[in-house]
This record gives sequence, C-alpha cells and structure tokens, in this order.
Amino acid sequence: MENATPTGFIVDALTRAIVEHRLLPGSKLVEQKLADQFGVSRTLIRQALFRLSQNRLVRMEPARGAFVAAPSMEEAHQVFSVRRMLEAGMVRSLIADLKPQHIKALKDHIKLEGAAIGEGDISSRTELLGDFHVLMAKLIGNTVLAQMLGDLNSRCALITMMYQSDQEAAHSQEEHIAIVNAIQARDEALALTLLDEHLCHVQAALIPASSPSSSPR
Amino acid sequence: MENATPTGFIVDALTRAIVEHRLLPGSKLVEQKLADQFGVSRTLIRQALFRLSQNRLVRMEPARGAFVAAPSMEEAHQVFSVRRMLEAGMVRSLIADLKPQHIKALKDHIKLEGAAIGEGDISSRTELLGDFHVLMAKLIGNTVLAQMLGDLNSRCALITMMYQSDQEAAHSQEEHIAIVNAIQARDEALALTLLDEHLCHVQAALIPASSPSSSPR
DNA sequence: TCAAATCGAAGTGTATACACTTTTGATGGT
DNA sequence: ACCATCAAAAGTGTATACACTTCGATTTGA
Repeated sequence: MENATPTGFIVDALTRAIVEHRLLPGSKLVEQKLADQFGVSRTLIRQALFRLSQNRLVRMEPARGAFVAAPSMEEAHQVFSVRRMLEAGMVRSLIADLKPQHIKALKDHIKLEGAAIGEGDISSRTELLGDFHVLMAKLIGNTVLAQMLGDLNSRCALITMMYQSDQEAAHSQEEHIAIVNAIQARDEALALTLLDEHLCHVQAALIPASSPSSSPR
Repeated sequence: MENATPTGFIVDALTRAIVEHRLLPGSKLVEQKLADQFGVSRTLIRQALFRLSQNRLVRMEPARGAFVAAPSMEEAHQVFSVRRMLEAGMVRSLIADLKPQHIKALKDHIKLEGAAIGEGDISSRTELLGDFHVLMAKLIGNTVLAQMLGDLNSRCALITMMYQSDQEAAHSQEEHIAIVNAIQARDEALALTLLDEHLCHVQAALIPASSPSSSPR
C-alpha cells in the first residue's frame, strides 16, 4: 500500500495528518511552509494538494489557498447514504459467491481490530475499522469498488475519528463480528439489516452537536 | 457546469476528446505538444493530466508519460457492477420520497434524449443517455452520489460511446421511459428489475470482441 | 476617533530552466 | 544480415523565477 513517488509520499503523510486530526478542519495549508517541512519545492506540494482536493480532504479556493476540508453534516449524511448503497450490494455479492477463505479473511481482520482496540492504538484502530469494509470489496474481487470505499472512508474518517470513543470502537467491532456471522450463515436479510444498522450507528456517532462548519473567512 | 479555471478548461477539453474518441485509448499524450496546442505552459498541462489520471481517464507511467486509458473488460465489468449497486439504492430512495416534479424532470430529460437521437447527434446523445442516471441522483438531493455516477459514467463512456449504434441508443431511451413509468407507479420491484436489465444491456453492448487491451509497449 | 486609502509582506498562479530518464537511430563488430 | 553498443534527441520530473492577488497594518484625512 506504500506509494513510492515523492508526491504520493506527501499525499499519504498529509492524509494521515488530516485523518488523525493533527491538522484540524479549516486549517490553512501554506505551500511554502509544507515545502520546507518536507524538504521539497512548492511544485510537489501543489501536486499533492491538488490530489487531496480531488479526494475532498482539502478544499482549494482560487488565489486564496488550500484548507483542510470541513465537511458539512449534510455532506456526511450523503457520504454515508452512498456507503449504505454500495455495501448492501457488496454483501449480496459476497453471500452469493461465498468461499471459506472469505470468512477466514474477515475473521482474521476482526482479530486485528480487536488487538488495536485492546492496545488503545486509536490511529490504527480507526484505520482497521474502516478497512473492514474495503476488505469485503476486495474479497468479491472488485478493485473499483474497493478504491471507492477507501475514498469514502477517508472522507468519513475526517469526520468520525476524532469523535469516536473507545466504547464506540468496541461496539463497531462487535457489529463487524455479527455481520460476518450472518454472512457465514448466508442469511442475506440479516446481514443487510446488521450492515445498515452498523453504518447508521457509525453515522449517528458523528459530531455530537455544534459546529455548522464555520467557513474560515 | 462550466469550469472557469484554465486547468479546468483543459481537463474538460481533454475529457471530451477522450470520451468522444478523438483521442484513442492507448494514445500517448505528450506534454509539450498539448502545451503548444492549448497555448499554455507544461505546468497547466501536467495539472490537467494528473486530474485526469485520478478519474482513470488517463494512465500515467513514471518517467514514461501519460496515455489515454484503455480499460480492460474486467474493469468495465467492475464499473458496471458498482453502478448497479449505486443505482438500485438510488431508485429505492427516489421511490420512497417521490414528488411530481421528479417525474416531470425525468420525462423532460427523456424528451431531450429523444431529440438528440432523432437528430443523430451522437456526442450529445451519449452525454444525455448518461446524464439520465446522474439526474436521478440529483433529484434525491445527493450531490456526492451524483458526482460519483458522473465519474463512473465518463469511465464507461470511454468504452461504450464508440461502439453504441443508433439502434442501441434508441433502445436505451425506451428503457429509460419504462423505468420512469415504473417509478411513477411506485413499483419498486419492477423499477429495480428494469434498471438492472438496462445496465446489463448497456454493458452487453460493449466491445463486440477482440482487444485484450494490448498495452502500448 | 474612526473610516478609507495605501503600501508592504505573504502567498498563489504560471512560465521557464535544468537535471535525469527513456527512446531512437546510427555505428561497428560478428 | 543481425545483434549489441552507444550517442543524440525527445520527454519527463523537480526546482526556481517572476507576475499578480490577497491580506494586514499603518497612515492619512475628515
């Protein structure tokens, strides 16, 4: 999953920084400062910022600069709505052509989640909880879908991570377990219900209140 | 829908050229030539090419340059698979909260399709047949979904357009009509079936045979 | 004192320069 | 005739230069 190109490295580093909220939503990203920090020229920084703006992780205003995105509640709702559509179809596909190794892969992944949750490693915990969904896409062999879910995931993470408590993380993992069990039993209706509820729970755990995404004026 | 920035203009122009197959899949895109053609420096061309490579309309090979993408059959299959998932959910949402103006908007759009098909305007016909699906996303007020479908659409267009016959275009429009009727009748099961068949038909009309996407070596 | 105008600093947008890689075509050996 | 070698041409990757815009603070005029 590592990116060898310099621009890719910068994109990854900034993505982590944003998703882990070391760069807060709304922050200005000054090109020369980043260039100094990474020890490269503005050229590469600009490439990275443009890529991030296509991911919607940063927002670029003409002649004003780049800012860490501050997704509105409305947008978050839409993102989750899309995820529910995609993942419902995905689970159907998975159940329709289920193989023992799929179940094994999912259960192995859940073990990793458990380990990260146990250790209190928030960053890797959030990543793994998100990757669970990407893993399903990969298992049905649809890389296009996997990449889309990955992108949507980053977009969600920008919102969720900071606000997800230990308890919510554990809850997410339990839901993952239940979903895998339903898949294993090939109970499509149950799996779909559980998945939908799971995504709703994650969404419901969003921004407790406040913050109508005040535009940095 | 117009993009004011110079880079956006170049992206749009190249997108049209690719989707309309004035630039054939596999073609090399030499930066300096494009720069001369557009009357700008390589800087802006590179920005545009990077954006297009994120859309998967062009593929960039390190130190070798940019090429018009030549999606494999496998990838096309995956793209359509994702579209089926998204659009099934979308139609459910639409029916669940249907308003008279939605039906009107869809029927108006179909009229436009009919006009383009009648005039034999292949370019605008293909665009409108694709926009039908994006329109549904907009009607349920999900701009995130609308944008994703738009992207997937471009990616499909790279494959479909060239090969779509007049007859197939007319067939597509008829299917759109049937889908709208089912939506109007709020017959979810029928709408879903028709939509799924429609997407399968479009997909089936892909590349008649040949071309295992020979990589330009 | 306050508001408007102005000047300078900071930052973005685009072009250009230069190093390095790939490609291509020619040359020489077998 | 054919393949390997090598040099020049073409092209990409990154840095830098410079014009123009935005933002802030200070000055100026009432």
